[in-house]
Amino acid sequence: MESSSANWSKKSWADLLKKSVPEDFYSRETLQVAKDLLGKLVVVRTKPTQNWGDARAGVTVSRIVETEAYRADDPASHSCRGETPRSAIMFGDPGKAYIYFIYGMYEMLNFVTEPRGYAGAVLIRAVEPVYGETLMTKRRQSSATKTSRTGLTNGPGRLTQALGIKMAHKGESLWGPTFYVIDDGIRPNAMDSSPRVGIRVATDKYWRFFVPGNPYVSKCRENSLSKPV
DNA sequence: CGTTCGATGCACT
DNA sequence: GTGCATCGAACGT
Repeated sequence: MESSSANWSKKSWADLLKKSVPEDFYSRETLQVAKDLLGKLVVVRTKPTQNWGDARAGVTVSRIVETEAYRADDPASHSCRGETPRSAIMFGDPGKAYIYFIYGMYEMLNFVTEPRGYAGAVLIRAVEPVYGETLMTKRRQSSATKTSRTGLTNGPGRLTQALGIKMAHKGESLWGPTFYVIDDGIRPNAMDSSPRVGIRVATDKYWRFFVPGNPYVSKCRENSLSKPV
């Protein structure tokens, strides 16, 4: 899959943002949404007031290369025991950002799926930078982890840091003003699946999806178990 | 670090 | 017995 930054950068922002995927994209079966999100662009626009100094606010664009599906009937999902204060958003309207904080360090970015009343979400596990790499590097440099180029965004905790995503963004819409998910017509040329990372249940479910060979896909044990979709 | 759950204790009826 | 508040431990997409 190519970055094709030349393709979109010639268009105005307005034209780009018009290509946001519609609500009925998210209002579907979570596994299908997780697969279809591969190749989509994520635009994130943060303001100086949102935790960052001026130097760390701004716009990034990146392409999704790795996702995981989490369903209501799924013991690995935060929604599996019904609604709690934290998981309530997964039962609500699709097309919103579900962000949670884990291990005392990492924000995780998810998109809410399924119609209202049915819980589901897709975890964004890795993206490929398309625009704003300098800004991403600035945000990542304060981290204890020194990064290679791919280390900018090749994992769920790293990409939220690089894109400036915080818990304060939980519940925000995927039609702005912070998040936009764009279909620019580019499709991955292949898709693999594997067990999901970091869970101890439902390990027989191949609900992690990624673009094989893409350097920004996270490196983990599960890669050796992957198979084509 | 934040969330959740089970154990515990207390008020109330 | 029921229900609610509080606490601590475990664990985490």
